Amino acid sequence: MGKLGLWQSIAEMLLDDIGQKKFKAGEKLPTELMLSKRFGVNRHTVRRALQHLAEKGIVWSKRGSGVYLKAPPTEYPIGTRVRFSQNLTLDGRLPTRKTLTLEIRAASVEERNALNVIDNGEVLAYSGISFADGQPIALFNSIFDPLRFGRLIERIKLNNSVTKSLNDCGINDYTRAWTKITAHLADPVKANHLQINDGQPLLCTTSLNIAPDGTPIEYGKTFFSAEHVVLSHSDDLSYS
Amino acid sequence: MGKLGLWQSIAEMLLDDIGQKKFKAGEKLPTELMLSKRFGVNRHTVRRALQHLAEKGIVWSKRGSGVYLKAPPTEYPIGTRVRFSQNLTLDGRLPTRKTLTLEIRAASVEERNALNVIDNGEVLAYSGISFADGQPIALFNSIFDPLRFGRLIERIKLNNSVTKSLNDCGINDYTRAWTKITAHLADPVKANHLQINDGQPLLCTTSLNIAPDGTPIEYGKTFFSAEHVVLSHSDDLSYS
DNA sequence: TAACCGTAGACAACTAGACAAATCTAATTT
DNA sequence: AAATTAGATTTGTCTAGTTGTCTACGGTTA
Repeated sequence: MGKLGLWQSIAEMLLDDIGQKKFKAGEKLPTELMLSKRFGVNRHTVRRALQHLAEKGIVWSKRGSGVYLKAPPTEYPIGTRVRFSQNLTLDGRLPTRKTLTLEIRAASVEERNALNVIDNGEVLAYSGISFADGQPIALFNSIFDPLRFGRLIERIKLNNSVTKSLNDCGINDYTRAWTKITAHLADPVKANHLQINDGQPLLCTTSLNIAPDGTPIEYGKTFFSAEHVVLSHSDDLSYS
Repeated sequence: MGKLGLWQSIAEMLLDDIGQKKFKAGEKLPTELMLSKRFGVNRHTVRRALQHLAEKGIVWSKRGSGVYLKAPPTEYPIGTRVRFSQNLTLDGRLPTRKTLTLEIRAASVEERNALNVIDNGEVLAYSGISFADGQPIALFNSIFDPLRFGRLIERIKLNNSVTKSLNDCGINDYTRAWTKITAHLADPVKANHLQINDGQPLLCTTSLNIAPDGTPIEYGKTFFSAEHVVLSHSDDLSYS
């Protein structure tokens, strides 16, 4: 029975409150000042407790704004058929997206190699943030052939769904040719987008989607917040 | 009757100062550093003297803050009519309260059983600290039916008196149906609120107040500092 | 010698306050 | 209606002061 420090018991009480669903996922906790009054301690002691919860990946604090409860990690399937909305809906989450860029721009060497059909040197780039139940879980970056999918820009603006927009461009099916998985550290910009701390780990998938005839369609690079996402892979049976 | 140790004579000198009312109740004593210089001894020697006074329940020390003089114990009546303000006023004390939480939140199983009128699953919870002459004597936690007493929140904020606030909600009288008394040990947070040492005993009363028609009104759990409170029970004659 | 008392110092835990940086809110202006 | 601005709020960081805990050391006493 080791003695509990003050901040440790406060951390436990906060965990109790969280366990009793006193705070909703993604919701803001009371401010440090309010908590310090409630527990009758100095703000620094509350901060110590919150820091502990943050290290355990339970809360996330944003300077000037507040401390927020994180949502439990989302399971994200990786297979020959990857569909963002479908994946999350199956996991019981509400999937949403936020567009960051949607434009035609010069291709990088890496992109040119992946989508080898391109002769012009330009690509259609679509990047944004993916959310599950309002919690940002990934930064995606999709590259398309602008000659083949020029109409995609307006379609995506309307649909907010890649699968559906591709369908409007005559692609009624596609599969994932390959996926590479790596890990990186979040830079400040990515961290801010994903609402995690700078330097936290990211799961990065680089992938290529192809049409049934084998022609490349979408070259994508996605950064998943490792705190919020578990990538899972298993053989696809349901679509065979 | 051998010689007095150094720390014992220092303790006696401090007791003299207290007896001569050089320090007010609840007031902070000089720091250990100041006392050690004043008496020309090591800080540890002063600490031993203070420790002795703390064991006798005369002072209370708060880490990082200082050593404080305690107020003498309060007698607190328990009967069919329990009114916080009245009780202490009768004892010649100035009763005050400090609110810690005042909110509508999910009910625990225990609370739901006590106030069986609740169907929604939510309760109005009011918790805080009770003081007598500025000395914290109890942590209270009152549960009300939010459907029936939703207006209570604003009333309590104005009145700072439960009896009066209930009056504003149409309850002009209530009595205590039952009271259960148990004893617990103070966890660090409770100890801090009550200005006692971690692990000190607490008197805990669990009680139900009902309206004249028998409907439950308030389910309360109160932790009294055993050092500062003596619970007393006798038949109510004055109100019959 | 062994036990006890007081000294001495170092570090941890908590308080207290101040200020900076980021954010939020609401009023004002365009 | 949209953008801007100013003030208030909130978290991050820093310095300083106070009590709690631990180890070590020397002198006195049984």
